[in-house]
Amino acid sequence: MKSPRKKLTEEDWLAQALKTLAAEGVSAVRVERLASSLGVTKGSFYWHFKSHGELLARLRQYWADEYTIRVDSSETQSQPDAAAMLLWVLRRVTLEDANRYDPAMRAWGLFDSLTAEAVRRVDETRLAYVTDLFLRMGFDRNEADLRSRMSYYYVIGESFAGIEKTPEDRLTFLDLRYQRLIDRATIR
Amino acid sequence: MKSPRKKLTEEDWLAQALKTLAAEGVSAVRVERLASSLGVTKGSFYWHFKSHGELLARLRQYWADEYTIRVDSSETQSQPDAAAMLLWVLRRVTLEDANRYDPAMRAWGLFDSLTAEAVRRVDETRLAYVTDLFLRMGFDRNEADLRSRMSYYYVIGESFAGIEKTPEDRLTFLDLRYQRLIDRATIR
DNA sequence: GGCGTGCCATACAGTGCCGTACGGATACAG
DNA sequence: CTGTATCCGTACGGCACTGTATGGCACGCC
Repeated sequence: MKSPRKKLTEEDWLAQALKTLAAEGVSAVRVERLASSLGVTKGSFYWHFKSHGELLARLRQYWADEYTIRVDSSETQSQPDAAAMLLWVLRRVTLEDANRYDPAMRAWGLFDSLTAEAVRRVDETRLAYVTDLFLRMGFDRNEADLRSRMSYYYVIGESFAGIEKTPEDRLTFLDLRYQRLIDRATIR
Repeated sequence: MKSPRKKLTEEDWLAQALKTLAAEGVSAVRVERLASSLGVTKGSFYWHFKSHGELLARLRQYWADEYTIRVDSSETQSQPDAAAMLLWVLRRVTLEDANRYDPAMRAWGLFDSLTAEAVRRVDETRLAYVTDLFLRMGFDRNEADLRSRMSYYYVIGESFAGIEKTPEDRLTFLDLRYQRLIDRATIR
């Protein structure tokens, strides 16, 4: 990575760390590699960060801040009702390549309790949002819990096991899946 | 790990490696750590294996052999019909703590193409099995594909994001989910 | 124009790990 | 008893990485 020879900020390091995390996993997020990628030496790193551990701690927070709040962005409010919002959100997370960060964080969180806690909180926030959509569709608490999990866990599973499928395939399946998720033929 | 002071076999190393992989990730599967866990030194390791890379290659195969074939075990054949088999399989993978190996393999496979390929083949085999169950229930190809993915991806997602839930909770949700999966009220 | 402060380079110590070379022990065959 | 194959210990070289110490350079401020 050629450097524009500009002074680096803490966020430059975090962005590069997140990029490396997504591409090669947390084991590749190392001081000297990031420095090399940014065109500097680790002398720079240890001025911005106290230690390697502090970088990882900031990285967890950096990801959580970046990818939790945005779910409730203004665009979702433009949808007519809860069902349309659900479809909009599902389409978004199905296509969005930016959620390539999610699997990397989950892989990291499998063996790092602090990361697991960060991921857990993000999942809780997102799941609560989707559950609320189903509640607003008129489903009761149990149904909303079930269906939001059926919505969310599928996305996670697909991100790990559905890599071979093209975005078009995923969208086709999504429409069918959406019909099953909002269907109320067999309730009660 | 106390050693029974018995000579080690290649499988002893693989078992310990898989155990370590599941507990701490592939970055903890290292020659000297495994040796220490087994109560020997790495002099032993390099007699059984050519290199660290060969251990990882064998480990991938070891996992694939262990956890793909068993899906088609004799017990499933004792179920009366395809729907009962599905429920039986879902209950099994929901409770089985042994599929703690799966997330570790997926986390590894995210950044290792050889492992990704091994996991992909296992997924393909399992998914084909579940799809066949839905076909035998009378669903057409599209429906069977959709519903098998809804079955399988949920399990994967739950293994990453549903850790906080107790086995009882998971079983309760499973029964409800099972009803949705085999329901045919809205088809055609 | 001197000067301090922010940002980075360089050099070095320390550690964990891989891989190799070789030597030692144990069991078993003849 | 002697030799041989199997299995493991020990010692060493080399590398990649963390963290520290210290020096240098540019820029803004009076």
